[in-house]
Amino acid sequence: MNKVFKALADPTRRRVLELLRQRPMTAGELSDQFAVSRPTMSAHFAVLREAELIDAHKQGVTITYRLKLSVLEDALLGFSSIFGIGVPDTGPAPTMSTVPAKERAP
Amino acid sequence: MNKVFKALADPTRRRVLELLRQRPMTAGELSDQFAVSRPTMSAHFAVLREAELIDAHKQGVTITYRLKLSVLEDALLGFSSIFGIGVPDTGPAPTMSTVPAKERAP
DNA sequence: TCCATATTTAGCTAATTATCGAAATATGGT
DNA sequence: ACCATATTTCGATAATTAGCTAAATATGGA
Repeated sequence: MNKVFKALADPTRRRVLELLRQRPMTAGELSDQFAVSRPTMSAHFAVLREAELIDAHKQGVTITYRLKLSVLEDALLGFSSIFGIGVPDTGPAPTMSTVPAKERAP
Repeated sequence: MNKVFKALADPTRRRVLELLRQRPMTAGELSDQFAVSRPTMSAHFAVLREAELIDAHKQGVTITYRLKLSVLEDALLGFSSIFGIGVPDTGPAPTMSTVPAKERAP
């Protein structure tokens, strides 16, 4: 949870997630959208991967990154629900530590 | 928007917001909940205020901080909507005025 | 095997951040 | 006027972060 919010604190990383929302993209494709060097982008990818907001798979020499929407969703909904944001106020107020990972349909 | 996410990146600040969800509290009251010095807490308050996530008003020698829920709400819902993360809109979203600081006598 | 390509790792610097103790400021009470 | 209290500001430091270039790694093709 903390790693997710840390990852979201940087606008470049938020934009990466936004791009990946449309479709999985390679590291190079993503890097082309930003005015920073590839090593810098690589570091951003590492932060997002560490937070499990994206995952990577290698096909030959390229690496394709994909958004793990469920992780983002869990963090945002979990945090929002603490404040009663966006959800009807049913039951006791959850805290950050008691908010369980949301069950996802298979 | 960026300032809000930067503010949310720190767990102490997230916890402050969570405490303020229940009721407005003074700087001292809030500081007592954490194992860091008062100057450090004061700096956290400044970051939250800069992001407009809280506001302050002074009564005598004490300063009471209050959550500005609508700002948090706008940021979270705004960002979530980019990803189509469904916050089921059942009825009006809660605002500051619907989450009173203190329960009034019926 | 050698070369080009995609990406990461290494090593560095500059900027930002979290933290502290000490001092300053503001207020209310005696 | 003086003192105690609540809080912030100041000044310093250590840790983290974002950024760079150069070098390393891995893969596929000629």
